Amino acid sequence: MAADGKEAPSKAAAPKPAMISLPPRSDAESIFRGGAGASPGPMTLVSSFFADNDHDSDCRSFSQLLAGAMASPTVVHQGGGGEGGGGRGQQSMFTVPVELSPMSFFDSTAFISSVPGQFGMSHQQALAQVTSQGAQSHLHMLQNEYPSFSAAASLTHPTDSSVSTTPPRQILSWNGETKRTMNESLEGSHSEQRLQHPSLIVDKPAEDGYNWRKYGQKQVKGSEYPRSYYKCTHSNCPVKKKVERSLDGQVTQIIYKGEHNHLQSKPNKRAKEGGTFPAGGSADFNGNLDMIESFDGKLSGSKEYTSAPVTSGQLSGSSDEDEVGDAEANEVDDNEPDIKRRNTETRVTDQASSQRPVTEPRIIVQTTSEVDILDDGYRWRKYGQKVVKGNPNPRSYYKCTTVDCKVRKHIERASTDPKAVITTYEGKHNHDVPASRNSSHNTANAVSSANLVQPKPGNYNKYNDQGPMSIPQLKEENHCP
DNA sequence: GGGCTTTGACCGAGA
DNA sequence: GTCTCGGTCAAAGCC
Repeated sequence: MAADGKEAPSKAAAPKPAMISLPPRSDAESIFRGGAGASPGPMTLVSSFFADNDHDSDCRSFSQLLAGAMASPTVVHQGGGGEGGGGRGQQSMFTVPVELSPMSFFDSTAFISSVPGQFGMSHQQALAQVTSQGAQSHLHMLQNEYPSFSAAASLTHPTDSSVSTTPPRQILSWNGETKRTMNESLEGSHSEQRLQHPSLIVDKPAEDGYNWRKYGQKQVKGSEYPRSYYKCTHSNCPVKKKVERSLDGQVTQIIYKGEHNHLQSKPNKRAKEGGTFPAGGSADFNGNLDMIESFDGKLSGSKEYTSAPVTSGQLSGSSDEDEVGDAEANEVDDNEPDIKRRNTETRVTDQASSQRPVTEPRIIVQTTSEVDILDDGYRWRKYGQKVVKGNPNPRSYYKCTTVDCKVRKHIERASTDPKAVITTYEGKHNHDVPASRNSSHNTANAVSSANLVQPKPGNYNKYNDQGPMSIPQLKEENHCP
């Protein structure tokens, strides 16, 4: 019987606006230099800056914050010392739309370039363009925003060209408008950047260079989609991943667990989902993520980390995680230990289809109490809780109490800081915010005043006309105390 | 024939 | 103690 044994299931009234501060640059740089350091995933990164909130009161642009997040040296890592330290009295909330995770920044530009017209080409082709452009442009953006980043980036990608030449991950967005908005949000005014539903279409999860064997599938209660369980087929490799797909086959979420104790498999025979990328693809395929992954690898050391949902980009083509570090694997000697894959749990959530009435998984990372998290104006009923292996803090499941409303909310806490959580919304509310809560909602959700723009009735976009939850938005405001 | 997928059953943890 | 649910097992079948 499996040596791995059964795995434990993985798993407000906001008084004042959150203040997200940028970690000292030295930290950022250290990330990339930190030898066997920890490898914070998006979530980790985001969380990390909350931990520093109290230390830095400077107003930062969203880009800076993100850059900081990326550079921030860990927070959520198993067995780690309590670096998190978030929520020291002050509530900090940061809503990270699926497409806006740190990793996604490398792809945001892709949104712009992969617009209409791309439908005339294959996903692979479109993605190839999109990805390479996105990665490169984001790299530049980050470099401009955060000088130290360039150095960091260069560690994994000696040259930009290495990035641009990287084969694409499968990344598709709904349309140009979305991408445009995304772009504006990222590169536009720093005073306020709002993401208007940057949704993505992920063709399929994927080929990340590793071989996976599906060992189970379940219809998860809280989800309308079935969840598939995969194991890395490499002998003795403990890595597993959970993939949730919508009925039409679109991946809605991918969660990785464990760390590969081997290098990527060579392109292989079976190019099915979960398999490796067809010849030639595996190695390069991860290039982009590679860069991203490199963060993980370098920073790592964490046994487990949860990343904020990543852009479809990440999901895409490959699914995954794998990407993370794949490129590197390609570049390094095959005999070299893969120090890059330290993360044990990476979550990749994505908007699946532009066609289906979507659920917009949103990630909210905040350092506050669960009570605060729940106080978003809607009424929730806790229907489950699980402790994820490696994370002493439970992940709680909530359902909207309104009849017929199927919106769910999952709250996952950082192992090192119970107050640092990731809230994932699934589904769309088919009703208004309960009247009784409306009044307090405004204040309670100061969360919103900080960064989160809680979707409200009427605030729908053309992609989601059914409810608030369908519109992940991120609003940035530079708050100067 | 090996590797992978499918799928119902089982198990453990939490409520 | 019972129920619910996520995760895993393992037989059967497919490629």
